[in-house]
Amino acid sequence: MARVDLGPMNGISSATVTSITAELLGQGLISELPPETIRSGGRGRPKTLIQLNPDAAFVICVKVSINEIQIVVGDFTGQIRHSTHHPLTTLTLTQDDLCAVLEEKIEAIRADVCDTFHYLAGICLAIQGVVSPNSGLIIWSPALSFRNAPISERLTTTFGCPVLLENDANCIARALTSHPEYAAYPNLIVIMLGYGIGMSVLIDGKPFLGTNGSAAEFGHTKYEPGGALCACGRRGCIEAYASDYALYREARAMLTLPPGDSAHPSDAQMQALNQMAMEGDPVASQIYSKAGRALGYGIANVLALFNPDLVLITGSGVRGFEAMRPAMEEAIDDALVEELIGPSRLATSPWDRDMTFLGGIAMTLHATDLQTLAGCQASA
Amino acid sequence: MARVDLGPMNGISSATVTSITAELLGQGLISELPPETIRSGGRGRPKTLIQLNPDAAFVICVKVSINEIQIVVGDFTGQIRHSTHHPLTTLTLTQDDLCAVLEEKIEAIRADVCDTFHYLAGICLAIQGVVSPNSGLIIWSPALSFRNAPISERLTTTFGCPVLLENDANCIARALTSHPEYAAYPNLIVIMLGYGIGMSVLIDGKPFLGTNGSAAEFGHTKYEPGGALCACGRRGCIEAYASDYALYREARAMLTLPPGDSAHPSDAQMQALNQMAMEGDPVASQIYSKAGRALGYGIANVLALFNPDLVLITGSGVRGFEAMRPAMEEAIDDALVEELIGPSRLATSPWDRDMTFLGGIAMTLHATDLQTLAGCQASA
DNA sequence: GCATTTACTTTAGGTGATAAATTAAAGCGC
DNA sequence: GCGCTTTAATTTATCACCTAAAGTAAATGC
Repeated sequence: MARVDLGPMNGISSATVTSITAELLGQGLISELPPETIRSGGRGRPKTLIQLNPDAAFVICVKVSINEIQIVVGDFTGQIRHSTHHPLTTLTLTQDDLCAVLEEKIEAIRADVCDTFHYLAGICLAIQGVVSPNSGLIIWSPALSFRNAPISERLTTTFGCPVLLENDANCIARALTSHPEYAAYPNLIVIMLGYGIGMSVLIDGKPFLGTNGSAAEFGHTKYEPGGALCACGRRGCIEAYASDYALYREARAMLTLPPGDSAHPSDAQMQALNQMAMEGDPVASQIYSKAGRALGYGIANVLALFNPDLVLITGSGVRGFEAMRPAMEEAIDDALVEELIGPSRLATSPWDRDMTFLGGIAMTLHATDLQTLAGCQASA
Repeated sequence: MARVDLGPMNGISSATVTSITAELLGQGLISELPPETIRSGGRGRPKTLIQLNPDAAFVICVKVSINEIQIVVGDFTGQIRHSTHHPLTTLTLTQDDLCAVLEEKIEAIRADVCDTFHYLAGICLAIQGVVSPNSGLIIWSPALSFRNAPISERLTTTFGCPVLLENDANCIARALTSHPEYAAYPNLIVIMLGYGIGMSVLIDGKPFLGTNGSAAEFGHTKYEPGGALCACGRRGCIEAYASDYALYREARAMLTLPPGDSAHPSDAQMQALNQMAMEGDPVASQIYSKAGRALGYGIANVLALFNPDLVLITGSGVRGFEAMRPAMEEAIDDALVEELIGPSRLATSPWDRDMTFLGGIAMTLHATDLQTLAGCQASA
């Protein structure tokens, strides 16, 4: 990226670009690329490209899921540089146990990479469930048995850096916005199909959190009052029809599938079931159609209430989505007149496990105060 | 309001307050109150109170509803100063007809009040249905038979002032935020019960519009797929159970009610029906309970998706709300676990026909560019 | 009547962005 | 090869905006 392009892009004058980049260069946060990297082609003085200095700072992003925590290191450009995972029976942990484990694992990583990087810009905790980013509280998570845990406070004092607590769905949505194909849509809704059903709503590119972080609980909106039993304890939620556990619950009574815990179907089990539905097995197809119908009516409500540019469907369950699609589209058309569907488009996005981390790292870097970073940079 | 209080309130220094107020005083936009209006009580130099000059500018707010247009004049402090209404068969109008009528009526009002006021700050068009405030398009309205009409453009050129096109529900929500009781809730949802069912979502105090203005169509979210027929043409919408026309449709088959057009119940008819339900008539009560149940499941979805501070129920239909409430509360509890209801509260607000105007005027004044206003002020 | 309190204004200066002028580094044409 | 043109980046002088601190104004209380 050249200085001359940064001005118009950010609505500032070239003089301001010069002064800002000069300061950042002095602080070591950005660096100039050698001039031969670009063959201008045209006349005139060639552009001097500048880039973020990847080693200027790093972010540690931790994903807590059921029976596993994963920790990755991201550099200042947002790339993943290091990744580890640790099996752990998360549901038996107390709040203190979790903090202790996180502190130990994060410290080990930090010590390991502190030669490469100058500064720990922040820690991101990505977790399923209801979290309150502002107050740093884990209100509720399916991976944990305790509630209302002030988790980020303790990590902030231990590591002396900002700790960002985020819902994993919001991280994934944030990762998708860096994708040029979706960057043009300021009002984006991402629905994640998987063991449960998650959603993230981006309004003007920013995650919409609601008052205490439990907005966008699409999985627990209703398809039919008094309907199928959901993991939340209530009946008729969309999740009780279209999530992995719901699909598998329906299927295991009627089909021969790989053995295992039916309440927590394994990846192999879900793959087998998906395959059957995609290949046209009548029982499996019917189960997926029913799921698609529930999903469709749920999405119709989302379209009516949010009127987004785009609804993006992703998550591990997206591999079975094509078996749900016809019933889903039928349900949406049945539910809404054209005016209410409006310009909203529906698309799928392939699933990638690293997206949570890429989004979490991006959000942490975005929240980083350059002043503080520059200060620590100088003192290092 | 005294200068000394304005600084801390807006995060600026007292010196800045002085310079800004001096400029506004010079422009005649604000004025000082005579010192005897306040008996300080304490020691020290007494505060000099300043106020907006009510006659500095005015706003014309037009509400287009089925078979009627209403026009009010609001002063610079947001008060209603003048109000007229004109019967008109809106559904037979062409786009040009409507523009011509609006131009004629607005011009008459403008000529009438231009002695009192210095300047027309803006025109607000409040209308039911889907509008796109940014592009000035009426996408669809139940009061009009044409669609996608670029209405504000023509009025802008005719009157040479900004023309704000707004959904009437957003106006009402905006009016409620000036109410001190609700001003503390940045995430506020207002549901309007009436002939139809409208909703406005305020996120951080600002109306949430979605991509083309058709967000927050709560009335057309689903209660049961394939259920009762809605005015939109589809089945199972919340509106098809809990709106005036839905209640009346159910009731007229079973109860003796004042005569009239059953598809468009009159105020008297609805009052009679409400009364019966409130007084415990078993058939009417059951109809209202069914409506309450539909409303409750709908609100549960809204709570799960928006996680607001407060859901406020108002509109002309609020007078029958108490007959719906028990079934509604039961439905919400049945639909959502406590964690998802979160801190959201539910309340009703008495209905006042002027709210649309008060909100429309407030929004128009808020959008007014003081620079422009000051310029016109000076040249007058 | 003089100290005290509170409200408001003036002054002198800092900050951050900018337009315009200047310098830098390339290609092009003769 | 040498000026001319083009494009990029920097420097400079200035402007717009806000503020801290000092000063002025207008009341009360002893």
